Amino acid sequence: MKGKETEREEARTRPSKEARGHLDRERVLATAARLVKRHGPEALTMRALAAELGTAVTSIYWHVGNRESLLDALVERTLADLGEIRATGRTPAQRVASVARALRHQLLDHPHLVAMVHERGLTERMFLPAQRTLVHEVHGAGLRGARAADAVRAVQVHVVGHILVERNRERAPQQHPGEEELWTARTAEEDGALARALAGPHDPAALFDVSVKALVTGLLGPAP
Amino acid sequence: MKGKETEREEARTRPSKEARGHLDRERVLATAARLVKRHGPEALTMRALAAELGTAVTSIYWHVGNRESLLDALVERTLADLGEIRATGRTPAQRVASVARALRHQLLDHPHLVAMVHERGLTERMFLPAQRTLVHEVHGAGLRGARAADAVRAVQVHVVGHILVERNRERAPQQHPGEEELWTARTAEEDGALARALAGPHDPAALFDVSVKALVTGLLGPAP
DNA sequence: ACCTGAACACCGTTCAAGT
DNA sequence: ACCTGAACACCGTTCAAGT
Repeated sequence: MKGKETEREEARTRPSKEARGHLDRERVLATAARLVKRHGPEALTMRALAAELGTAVTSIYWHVGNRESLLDALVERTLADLGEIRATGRTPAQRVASVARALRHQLLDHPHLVAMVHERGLTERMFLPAQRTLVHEVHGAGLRGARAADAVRAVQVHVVGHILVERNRERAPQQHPGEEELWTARTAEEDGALARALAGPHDPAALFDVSVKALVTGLLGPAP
Repeated sequence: MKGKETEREEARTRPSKEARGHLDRERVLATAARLVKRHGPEALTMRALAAELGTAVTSIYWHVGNRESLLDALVERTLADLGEIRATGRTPAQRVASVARALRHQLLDHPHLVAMVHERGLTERMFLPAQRTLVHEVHGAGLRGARAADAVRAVQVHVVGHILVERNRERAPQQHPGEEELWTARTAEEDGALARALAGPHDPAALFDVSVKALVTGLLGPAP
């Protein structure tokens, strides 16, 4: 169901709480990754990590420097594990859109990654692998030079932007006034269906689909 | 050069450091806003704020509750001050795109606002005023019902997403390998112009323009 | 080479005590 | 009604001292 867990297994077989044995960079990173995965990056305090490792807080510093570089290493590792993006579909527009969708799903699989990457200013770097695929597909669509570069970057920004907003929405508190109470047929210029759509629940996947199709259509369409 | 500073002036005429006098919610908020504007929200500690106000740290709590609700109030106030968005241009596509651009500029004028709103999950609320304008313009373009709602939301997400990514890029450290060293004619499938464009400096405004035009074209174009 | 506890300089927040 | 300092429970980090 998760795929490619190879040597991660051995770490999980021995009991985690009291697993002291010897401490090394690998064990620190693995344990930290587990904590982040379960409770989010803000829950990763040096003291909590030390408790989980069964060592003194200060021992961690010897292996990973400090908290900041520990998180850097975690992000680095996750990025390296992401795996390639492949395009599917027949038409150029379909193929470009498929890359965007694949990218989105990859990031949704790592709930905390986007925020951590964002905070570290690594957003660009995160997309370098996918950029090559995008370049290829945009070429396949017949775009060249600066216009091709614009298309690649536009799709990139669109995907990250969408995910950032989407994750944000999930944890957003109920707002007053929110879309629900704001939009009635009267406020929506008598367009009842629009009012219902704006007041109703969000479907991020559907919205992503619509907007990415529109964007790609516009990008690959006739030059201005 | 900055516009609309009315009663803000009086606060600046008296010396800020030692301005004690009586403390009230208004003065706490104003001083906090000044600190955030100058050094960012992370620099707003209760102790620093107390020092600036010339009071004990704990006095602040009586007026604003705690740090979190203080920041909430600041965000609230800034949002309320934003002012309306008006569309310009002749064609429907131009008018919708102009709303997106106006929104972007409004947010760029408040460097810390987007991040603060993002952290608080208020992204949606931030856009409620602009939503009405968007609904009107999308109607003007002939869209109705669910399709109109999709268009409105797609533009919204696009603008915030773009700004989040853009602000992120500004503070991003130099990356290795970055786009500069990755893209040569050889890696770019012999498209030298594309390689130069991807390796060269970013122009966020231009990219925003291109992508928003493409998105709007796609959204207002013939239904799928 | 690795691990430790004590100590430091920060946080936000609570609370009893003042006026 | 408002302001205060002392105290608490957290942080990340440094460092001299241990083995």
